[in-house]
Amino acid sequence: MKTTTPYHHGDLRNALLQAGERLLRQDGPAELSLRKVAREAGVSHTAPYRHFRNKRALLSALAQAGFERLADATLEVENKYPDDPRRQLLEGGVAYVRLAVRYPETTQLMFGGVLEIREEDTELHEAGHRAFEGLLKIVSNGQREGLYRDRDTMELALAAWSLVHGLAMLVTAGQLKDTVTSNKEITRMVTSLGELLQNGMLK
Amino acid sequence: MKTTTPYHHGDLRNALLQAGERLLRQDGPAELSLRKVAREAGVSHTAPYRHFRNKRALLSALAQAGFERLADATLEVENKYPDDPRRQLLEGGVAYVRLAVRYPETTQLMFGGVLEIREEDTELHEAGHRAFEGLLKIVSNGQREGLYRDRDTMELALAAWSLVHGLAMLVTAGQLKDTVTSNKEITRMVTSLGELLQNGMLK
DNA sequence: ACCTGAACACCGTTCAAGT
DNA sequence: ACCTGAACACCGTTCAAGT
Repeated sequence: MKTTTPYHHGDLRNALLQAGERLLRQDGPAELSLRKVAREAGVSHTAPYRHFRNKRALLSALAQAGFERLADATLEVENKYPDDPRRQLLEGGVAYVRLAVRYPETTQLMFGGVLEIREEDTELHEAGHRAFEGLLKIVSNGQREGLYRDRDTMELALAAWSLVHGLAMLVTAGQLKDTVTSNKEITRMVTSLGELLQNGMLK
Repeated sequence: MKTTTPYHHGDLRNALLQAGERLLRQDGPAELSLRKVAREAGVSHTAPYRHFRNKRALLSALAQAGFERLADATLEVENKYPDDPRRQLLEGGVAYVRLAVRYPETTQLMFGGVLEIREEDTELHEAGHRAFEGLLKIVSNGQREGLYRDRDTMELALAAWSLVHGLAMLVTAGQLKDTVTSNKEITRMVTSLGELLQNGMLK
């Protein structure tokens, strides 16, 4: 059952993060308890305090991992379609929602208000910043090619981000269960909404 | 300090909801405790169970109030601009984000994953449904006038909802503190993003 | 009907102590 | 350095009891 892995070797921090991810998936962000995480990792309930100042710090590290996945995905998409900023934005959106659907509890942790994001969590903040900068780059790639109407980069980026983020949050909150169900349908929906934002809803 | 209001008269339920709203604003959705709510209302910590099956039921009622505010706002906007569905959609979006900014903790409770939305909470579900139907009506008003491109009503509505919802969630999560600050700026931003969705980002 | 106090199992955090 | 067990103040929920 419980292999006596030598956590004393310094990988307890990682073991705790892994256990945290597992419990986050299982119980959701509101139910996750530090004591359960410790139990799952096979240590006493005070051991985590050697590696995290408090429960908040553990949650913050889990959220950070989520932001890093987001930043990586953005970079990847940019590299995959080097001369097609329109495709970059569309595929970036798809990746964003896919990640949210794959890690709904982490998404809720990142954006849902369970964990208050503070300036002091520099690493968390930086990971988030990196993801946003990837998006800004993709938008300014498009601007350089004269793709978009004459607008502030920030505003164009925020439009794309809001659209995709809104869909992601609605899906993870289970608000769209009647409308959008399968994974395939979600991808189709992001693509379709992306097209609407690019060409407009009006006739 | 504590006026001996006769809660025995049947308004304890309301007093608890009020105390809940107050503590929700003060401490955020994650920190709200049933015992604190009871204390704030001046009753023993077991008294709430006379009116709510459990803590979840209280939170659900608070979220429901939020959905009702949303549904009301949507209806109001529709009546205010009876023959201008384009304006209805734009002002509806502004109202949506305004409500989110005004009640950030309630918004997080409604959509953030602290409270798992279940089918069984029929009243909560209905309030949410009513809000969404208001949006659908506004979109189909526009379709009747031939305003929009030929698309599924649901898809057009979801595009508008996602855009506005995403912005609202980003603002309430404090993710846009560097970019969008004042209340006035938020209104300007919604309007601007709404225009982008209507006419498209592309040249 | 409406409310209480004791009780239980849980939680986050601190601290003195052990290797 | 790294981990533990006892302790404290809190929590959600149940239950017998009081008016």
